[in-house]
Amino acid sequence: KIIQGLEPKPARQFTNEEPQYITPDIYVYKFEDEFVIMLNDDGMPKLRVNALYKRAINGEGEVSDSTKEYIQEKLRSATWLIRSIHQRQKTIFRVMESIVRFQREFFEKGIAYLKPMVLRDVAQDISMHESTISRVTTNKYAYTPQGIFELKYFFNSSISRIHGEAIASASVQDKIRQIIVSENPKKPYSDSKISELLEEANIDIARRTVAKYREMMKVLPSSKRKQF
DNA sequence: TTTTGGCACGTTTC
DNA sequence: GAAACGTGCCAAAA
Repeated sequence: KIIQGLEPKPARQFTNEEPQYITPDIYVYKFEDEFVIMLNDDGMPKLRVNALYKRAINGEGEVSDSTKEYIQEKLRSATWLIRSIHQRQKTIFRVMESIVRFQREFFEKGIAYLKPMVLRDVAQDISMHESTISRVTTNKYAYTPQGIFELKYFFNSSISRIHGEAIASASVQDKIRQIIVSENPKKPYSDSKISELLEEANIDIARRTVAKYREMMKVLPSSKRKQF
């Protein structure tokens, strides 16, 4: 019973950094007060069509008309494919552009300034379907001045309201983390105490939700954090 | 008793 | 239509 509670990898708690071996698909840099977006096309070979085929259809005999027609059609589908890929790149770019517009403060100041944002906000902003945004934002990572984040992360946020202004749930989680880090190890805060503290900071959140966040962040219950 | 976690319900988001 | 989320209720731990 005790053994189950032990940590099989003792160093785990020291490396809560995001793994850095993921290569971002998008880079966001700050350049002269503006954020610029660059798509990473590493491993994306330039696509073009072998000139031999183009020559084949433009006269110069040797090939039958039916063959020409066949090649012509394949050529059409090839250019269509290339166009689609460019279109896709453009979509990713526009989505990122929109995210930066909404979350500008986050990019400048950090997690505490993340705003609540849902797929619909971006979808409306660049007039595309939510499902498109959803597919574009999953499994894609952006390198930002604040670190590397999955695009999904900028949305995760939903309700959790202060009196007056809304706040992103990720920001709340960050605040909880800060509270716990700075607590007195001899008497850790209970979930309800944290809830009260947050209320004083103008964040209205149920005790049960604090518990859920804590769990999600892999933070042990207060009693288990107690030290002597 | 106090603190935490399971279940479920209504709403929001996907 | 399905999944995720915040939250209330109540029982399980401590």
